[in-house]
Amino acid sequence: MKLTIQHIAVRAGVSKGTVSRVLNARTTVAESTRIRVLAVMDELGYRPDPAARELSLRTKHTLGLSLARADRRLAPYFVLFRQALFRELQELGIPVEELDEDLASSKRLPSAMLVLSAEAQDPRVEFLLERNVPTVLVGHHESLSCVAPADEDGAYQATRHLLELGHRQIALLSGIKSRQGVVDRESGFARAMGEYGMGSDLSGVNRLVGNFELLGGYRAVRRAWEGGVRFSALFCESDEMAVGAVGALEDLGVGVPQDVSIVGFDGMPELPYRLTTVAQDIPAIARGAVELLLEALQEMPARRIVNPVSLVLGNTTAPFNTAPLSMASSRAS
Amino acid sequence: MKLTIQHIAVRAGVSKGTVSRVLNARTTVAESTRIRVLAVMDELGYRPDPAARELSLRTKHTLGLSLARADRRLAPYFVLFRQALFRELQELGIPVEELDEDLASSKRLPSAMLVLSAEAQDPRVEFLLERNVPTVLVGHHESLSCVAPADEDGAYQATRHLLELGHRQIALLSGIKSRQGVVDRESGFARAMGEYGMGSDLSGVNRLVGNFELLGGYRAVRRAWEGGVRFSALFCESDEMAVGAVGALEDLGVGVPQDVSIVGFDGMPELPYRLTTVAQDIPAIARGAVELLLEALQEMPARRIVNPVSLVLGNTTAPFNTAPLSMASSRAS
DNA sequence: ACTCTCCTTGTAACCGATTACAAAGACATT
DNA sequence: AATGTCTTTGTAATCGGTTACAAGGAGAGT
Repeated sequence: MKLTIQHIAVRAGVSKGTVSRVLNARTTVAESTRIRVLAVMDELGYRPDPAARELSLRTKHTLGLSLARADRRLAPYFVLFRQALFRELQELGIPVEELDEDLASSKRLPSAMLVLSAEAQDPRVEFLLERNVPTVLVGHHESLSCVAPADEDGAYQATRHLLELGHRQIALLSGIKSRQGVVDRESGFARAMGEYGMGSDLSGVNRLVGNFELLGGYRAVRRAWEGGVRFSALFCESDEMAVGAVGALEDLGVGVPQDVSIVGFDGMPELPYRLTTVAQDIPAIARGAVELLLEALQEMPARRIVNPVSLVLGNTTAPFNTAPLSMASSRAS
Repeated sequence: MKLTIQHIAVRAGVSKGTVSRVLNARTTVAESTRIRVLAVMDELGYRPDPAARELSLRTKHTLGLSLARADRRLAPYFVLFRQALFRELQELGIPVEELDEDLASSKRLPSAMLVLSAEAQDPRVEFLLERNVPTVLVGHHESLSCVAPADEDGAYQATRHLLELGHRQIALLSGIKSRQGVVDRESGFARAMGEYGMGSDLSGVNRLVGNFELLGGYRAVRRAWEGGVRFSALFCESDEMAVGAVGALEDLGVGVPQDVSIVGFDGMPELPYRLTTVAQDIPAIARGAVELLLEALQEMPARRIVNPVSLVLGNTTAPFNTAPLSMASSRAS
C-alpha cells in the first residue's frame, strides 16, 4: 500500500488539505502544525506521487538538462554523468527533460535547470538568469549554485606524485578550453611545481595542447616528441588525452612508464589498462547537483559544492629512470 | 484547454467509459463504435494524458532503454540517437528509463524495451525474450522487431561512388565488431567491387582494422601506410574512423582528396570539414523504433524497418589522380 | 461585551484517466 | 410472448494530490 497524503494527515491529526499546504508552502500554515506535519512525513519517509501532483497541477514539474554542444564529443565523461544523474532523479521521481543547446527554441522552460560544463559567459546561463529559472551548474559561476570536482587539489596531488617519484621534466598536456576547471587544474599543477622549486609560473614547462579527446592527445604528444620535445613525465588534463598520449608514445617506441610516466584526470572506468589518474566521484557530483537544485527550487541561497577527488595509482607512473635507453633515439614504430 | 477523454466522448456520442475502453482494448467494444471513436480521436488529434493514466493505473508505463556498455565510447552516434529518441518519446508523453547493461539488476522491468546495438547472441536480448518483455532492437534479430539503416545499400553507393571516380585501389577500414550491420556494410562494399570486376571476395583488398573510434582509425591508417600499404581511396565503416584516417594521412603528408579519397559512414554533424559520407537519418530511425515499440505493446507481429540512407558528397573524395606526386614518398610530418 | 479582522484549517470539488457494477438491448430458445 | 444469455454501454467511485471557499477561533478596537 502506497503512503499517501491521507496517512500523513491522520497521523499528524490534521486534514489532507493542510498536509498539502505544508507541501506547497504557497499558503501560510501555523508554524507549530507545519513542524508536526514535516516530522510525520520525515518519520514515515513520505514522498509525494509525481503523477498525482502533475495531474492536479496540470503542469509538469520537470528538470531540464542542458549539455553544451561540444560535449557530444567529450563523450565518456558526460555519458557517465548523465547516467548517474538520471539514476538519482529517477529515485526521487523527478522527471528530466533534455534540452537543446539553444534553450530559446524550447517552447516551455522546465521549472529548474541543470547546465553542464558552462564556459565563462555561457549564453545559456545568461538566458536562464534573465528568465529567473532556478539554475545549477556543473562548473563555476559567480552567483549561481555550482558543483565541481576539486580540480586544483587533484592536479596538485597528481603533480606532487610525479615530483615525489623524482621527475623534474614534467610536461603539461592541456586542453585549451576556457573553463574554470581547467584553469584550476593548471594552477594546482603550478603550485606543486613551485613547491619543488620548479617555478610556479610554468615558464620552464613544456605545454602540449590537445582538445580533451583521444586523438587530440595522441597527435599533440606525437608531434611534440617528434619535434624533439622531451619529458620524463606528463600530466594530462583528461583521461582521454592520457590514453591518446600513451598510444602515441607506444607508437614511438617510448616505454610507459619506464621512460615516461603519465597521469590523467577524471577517473574513467574500463580503460584497457590501469592509468594513474585523479578520480572524480561522478555519482557524488550528480547527487550534489540534485541537492543544489532542490535547494534552488526553494529559493535557498546559492552555494558551491566542491567534490573531493582522489589520486588512483595505476601502471602508468614509475620512479624517474636516469639515462633510459629508449630516450636516446626516438624511433618510429 | 486540454483535450480530454470527455470531449471525445461527447463528440462521438458515447460516454467517457466507452472511450476509455476503446483506448485500452481490454474489454470488448462494438466494432462500429470503436471505429467512430477512433475517428474522432484522430480527427481532434487526441493524446491521453500520461499523468492521469499513470495515476489511475497506479503503475508507471515506462519504456526502458539499454545501450551496450561499449557504446559509451562510440559516443557521438549514440548520443545523437538517444537525443532523437528522447525527443520523440517526450512528444508522445512516454517516460523513459535508462537501464544498466545488466538488466537483471533492475528491480522492476519496464513495460517495453529498446535495445541498442545488440550483437549476435546478446545476453540482454535473451533475458528479455525469456521474460516476455516486448522488445525492439536497433540492429538485427531473427524474431524481434528491428530498425536498422540500409547498411548494405549505403556501402554499395559509397563504394560505387569511389569506383566511378576511377579508383581501383580501394582499401577498407573496418571496425571488427560482430554486428550484423557491419557485415552488411562489407557486403555492400563487396557487391560494388564485384560489379567493377574487382572480385567480390575482397581478396585483393587491403583491410585495415580500427575500432570505430577516432584514434583507432588514425592508428590503423598510419600504421598501414607506414608499413607500405597503398591505396587511392578508403572506405571507412564509421565517420569517426574516417576523421581519424584523414588526420593520419594529413600527418603523413598525404593529401586528401588529391592523393587519397575518403568516405565515411553515419553522417555525423559538425565535423571540422565536409566529409563524403553515407548519412543516416537518425531521427527517422528513432521514430521507427518508437513505432515498432508501440506495435509490440499491442502484440502486433514483429517486423523490420530498413531506413534509407543517402550518400552525401563532401570534400574528401576526388577523381583518381594518376601518378600523384606525394604518393611516391611518404614523408612523415 | 460585541463586532470586526485576520489567520488557520476543514470540506469538497476537481485534474484526466480506469474499471467494477449494473442497466439496457439484441437475439435465441422454449 | 416470456425468459434467459450475452454483448455493449452508461454510471459512479477511485487513484493522490491541489485549492477555492467557508467556517472556526483568537485578538484588537470601541
